Amino acid sequence: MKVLDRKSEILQVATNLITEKGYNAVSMRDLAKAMDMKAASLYNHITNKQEILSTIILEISEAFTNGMSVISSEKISAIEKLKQLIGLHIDISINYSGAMAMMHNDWKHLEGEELRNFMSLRNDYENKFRNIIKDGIAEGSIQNKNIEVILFSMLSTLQTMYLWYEKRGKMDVNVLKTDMVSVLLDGIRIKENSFL
Amino acid sequence: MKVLDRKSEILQVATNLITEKGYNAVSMRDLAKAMDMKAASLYNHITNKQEILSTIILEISEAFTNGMSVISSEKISAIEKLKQLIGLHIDISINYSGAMAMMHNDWKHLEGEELRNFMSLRNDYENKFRNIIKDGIAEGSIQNKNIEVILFSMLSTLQTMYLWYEKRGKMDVNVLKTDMVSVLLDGIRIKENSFL
DNA sequence: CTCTCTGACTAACACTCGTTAGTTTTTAGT
DNA sequence: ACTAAAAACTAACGAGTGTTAGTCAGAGAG
Repeated sequence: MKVLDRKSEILQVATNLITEKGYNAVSMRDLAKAMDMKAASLYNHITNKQEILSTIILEISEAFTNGMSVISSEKISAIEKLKQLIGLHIDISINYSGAMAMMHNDWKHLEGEELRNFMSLRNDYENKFRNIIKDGIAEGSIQNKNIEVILFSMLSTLQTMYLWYEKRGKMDVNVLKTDMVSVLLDGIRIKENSFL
Repeated sequence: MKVLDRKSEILQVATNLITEKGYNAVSMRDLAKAMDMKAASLYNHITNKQEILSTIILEISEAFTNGMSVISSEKISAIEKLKQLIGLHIDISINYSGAMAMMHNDWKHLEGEELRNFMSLRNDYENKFRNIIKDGIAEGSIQNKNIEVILFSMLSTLQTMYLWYEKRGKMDVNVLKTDMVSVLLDGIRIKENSFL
């Protein structure tokens, strides 16, 4: 009974190395050494180095695409959709932080069709996110500020959470979700006389 | 009358290339070709490839360090300090977007003393930022949420602004500042019955 | 026990990398 | 115009790159 086949094992180890040093700085010999084998042997399991990159990045991209697909078609308010998106990002960031790092740092090194594929997924994702915000503005539940500022202030926070979450004492996931929703939706400032 | 000496010119072209492809993916021969010269000739102006990376990253790091030093010692409220920090990030991101990208993506490839130096500057910066937030909570002007969530939701938005600002139609800087302050400090949600 | 795959190995190819040495051309000051 | 410095050049080095070809050991199936 195999717990993890050899290829998945290679992808896992590669994810760790690439997360730490970046795609170009990890050679096939580095990866082989970490797997305790010789570089040539890796090619019994993968066809080339690019495959490592594209497999990992496209897999996590699809996780976001699928999550977004479910959330955006639900019959709930824009605010409720944003809350669910925050939850989606938190869940994925915590469970696949290495792949998150690779998607964030190394997507540039994708090539050809896979690069186009990734950029298309990312574009769709951003557009659906943007549309939810637009709906919220139309509904009157979201401030009518520049939409790109709203979109990317949320997105950049969500997309770089993997960077600090692990290092800051692994806070409870539910506390993280509540505080994240609160900070992203209602900001950080206490208005003076807000109770008057 | 030299407008820009040769070394600065090389650093400028290198910044553009590295911003686009990443430090490891830009070879000295690539850089030389973009400068319309041969790789060996670059060494009349710089001592090695690392120097390019460290010069650019440490220069912009110091810009942030200096800005933070001024702002954090002013006799103004925490909220006012945060507003000024947002302005600082916007100004630097707009004027040095390439260096911002390098600091964000390629600091890992710094080595030895320069790596330690950078990490120390970054640490100091984060600590001062965190202390301003703590002051705000103590003052009663900032929500008492998890401080790391507050800190990094602001920081990650500010640090990745260079990624989208240029591509999204170069909005007016003053509008950007106002909307950014509004979104980061007061969030995006309109509270129902907030006027009652 | 034998056969067949799977997955490891060694060796090597064709390049590319950062960098140095030595030389020649171009530029600027007197 | 002459000279000295600055900045370009050619050629090459040793190390490292992704990848392929060919081989061999061992495990599971009949």
